[in-house]
Amino acid sequence: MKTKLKNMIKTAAKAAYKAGAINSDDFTPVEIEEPKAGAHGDLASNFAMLNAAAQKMAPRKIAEAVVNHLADSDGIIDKTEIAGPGFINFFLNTSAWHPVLHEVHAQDTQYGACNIGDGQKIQVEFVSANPTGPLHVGHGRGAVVGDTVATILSFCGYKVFREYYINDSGRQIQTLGRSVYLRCLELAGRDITFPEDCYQGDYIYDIARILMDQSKEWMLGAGQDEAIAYCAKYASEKILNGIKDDLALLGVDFDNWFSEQSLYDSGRVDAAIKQFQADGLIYEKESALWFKTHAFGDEKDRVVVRQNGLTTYFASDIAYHRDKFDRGFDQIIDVWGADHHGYIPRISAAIKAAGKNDDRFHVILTQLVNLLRAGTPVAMSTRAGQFVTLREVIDEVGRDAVRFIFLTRHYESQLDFDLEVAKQKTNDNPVYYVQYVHARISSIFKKAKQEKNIKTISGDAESVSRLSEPEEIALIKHMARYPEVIQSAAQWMEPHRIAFYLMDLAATFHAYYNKHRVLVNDLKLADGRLYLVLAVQKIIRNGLNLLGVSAPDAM
RNA sequence: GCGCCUGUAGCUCAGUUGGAUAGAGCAACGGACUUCUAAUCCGUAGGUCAGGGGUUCGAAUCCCUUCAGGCGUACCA
Repeated sequence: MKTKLKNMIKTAAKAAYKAGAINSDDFTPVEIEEPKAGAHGDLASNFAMLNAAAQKMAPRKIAEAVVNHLADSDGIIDKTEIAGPGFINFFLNTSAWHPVLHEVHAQDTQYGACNIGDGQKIQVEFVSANPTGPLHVGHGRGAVVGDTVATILSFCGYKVFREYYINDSGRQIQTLGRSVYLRCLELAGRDITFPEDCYQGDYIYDIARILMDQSKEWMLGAGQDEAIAYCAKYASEKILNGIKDDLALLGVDFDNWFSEQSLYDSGRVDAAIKQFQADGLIYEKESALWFKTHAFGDEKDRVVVRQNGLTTYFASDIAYHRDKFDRGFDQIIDVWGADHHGYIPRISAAIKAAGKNDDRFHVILTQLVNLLRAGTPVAMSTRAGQFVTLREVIDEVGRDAVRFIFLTRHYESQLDFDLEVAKQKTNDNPVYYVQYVHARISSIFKKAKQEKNIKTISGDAESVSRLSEPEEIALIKHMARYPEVIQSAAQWMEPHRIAFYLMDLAATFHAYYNKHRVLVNDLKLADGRLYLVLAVQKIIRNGLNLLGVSAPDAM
């Protein structure tokens, strides 16, 4: 509808120029928007104001000229008004909106899809939590946001690849092994002191118990280094499997689980360092190796190999991001917790240093999640090992609600996640509000079939033309907006736009449902209304699918 | 100190990338179920868009500044 009007304005402006009614044929692109106030029409354009300077004319004069040259070949415009400083307001026929319904039905599951990705290969890396402990709600947010962004991008023409980067090498894995080993000794009755920098959580005991059951003799007999290495390997695999289970429970799946250790094993970290050294981008100072990130916009240079000869996390990250580009991705997206934001400049720097444009690298930072229960904060101390795991939250609240809550805020704002609120099946918890629309419509169709013996819907010209109630037109107008919501969600990588759209559409539907009956005795009207609500249901289903939330037929 | 994020109704949050009279849910108050699911709807009330300057036809939105909260500022990850 908007594009239709845009074209009409463009041609009208050209015609006005030819007729000498305006001074220039150099126009800014036409913008159309939906006025908030109904009195300002169905759609409006600020075309005249934007072009006032170039035309050297008063906006209202320009608007007048454009309106006088409008050619409404399809007869969709009821009337136009020039208002305020120079808005052109369009009031459309109700029949102008009816074709939207046919589009929804014809495109069905593909309604709203677009091709802004144009087949570009895009990698979304997300969660990537260290396999040293269970996931918590913060990881859950990153998981849901990353997964949903990926789904939306793929719906909009990108070839999407989901990846989880496993930090399965280095000091923290070593620490994990040490933690488990010490707990093993403790279980065997040895006198130990458990260091503060070790992992304190109870899950360490759980793993230690399993190891002691399986191979107590070996564990106590083996050399310490050997035993710790074994514990590290066993524990990290065990924890990673738990992470995989938790994510599966959330409906999150990956195309690839990428091992950090594999970068070392295949020599890609060394190769990257050597390459950058050869390029003069890595230098030695105070017996450490430094990367010249400062020259590429970072605050200062960063160490890649420490004095003690060990590589830093940054070193493998350089190799990792280089590898991503080597694998042919046009764009790479990292989803990180906001506490890592300081890391962006150095990764960008490394990418620029490698000769890639850092436009192709984008970081989504999800802000932290405060877990509450009935308004009071739940203690979340990772150090003390006391925290509520993601698994517990999913078990208590349910996957749909968890996902929807994460998706009903912009990921850049902090989020209060209240377990009690999340469990409520009221409008405090809008996932049910949206799902209820789907269930209600299913119920209408069940009734139509069983009690009215209506088996098919024609949606023909006559029945659709009967849709003229304001609430019906409001619904159709709303549905017409869906494709642009999807596109903007993809473009800005902001899934919450879809969640809010769905809540809005749901509200419009519930209002309609309460005011009008679908299964009326007038069969033509009933047919038109069934055609209408089925379209609503399709959009609700499509939208919820994109968000990874189920669309139930009954609640 | 410096950098990033945030600040909108009592609470939780939107706000179409600069548009007209700033919106929704919850909470409060008053209404609507013999009719397709009341997990719903209708109405009332609620605002110095943190404060102050600026940019222009027009600012919650852009720029500067002050304040408040969070996070980050390692040869940790």
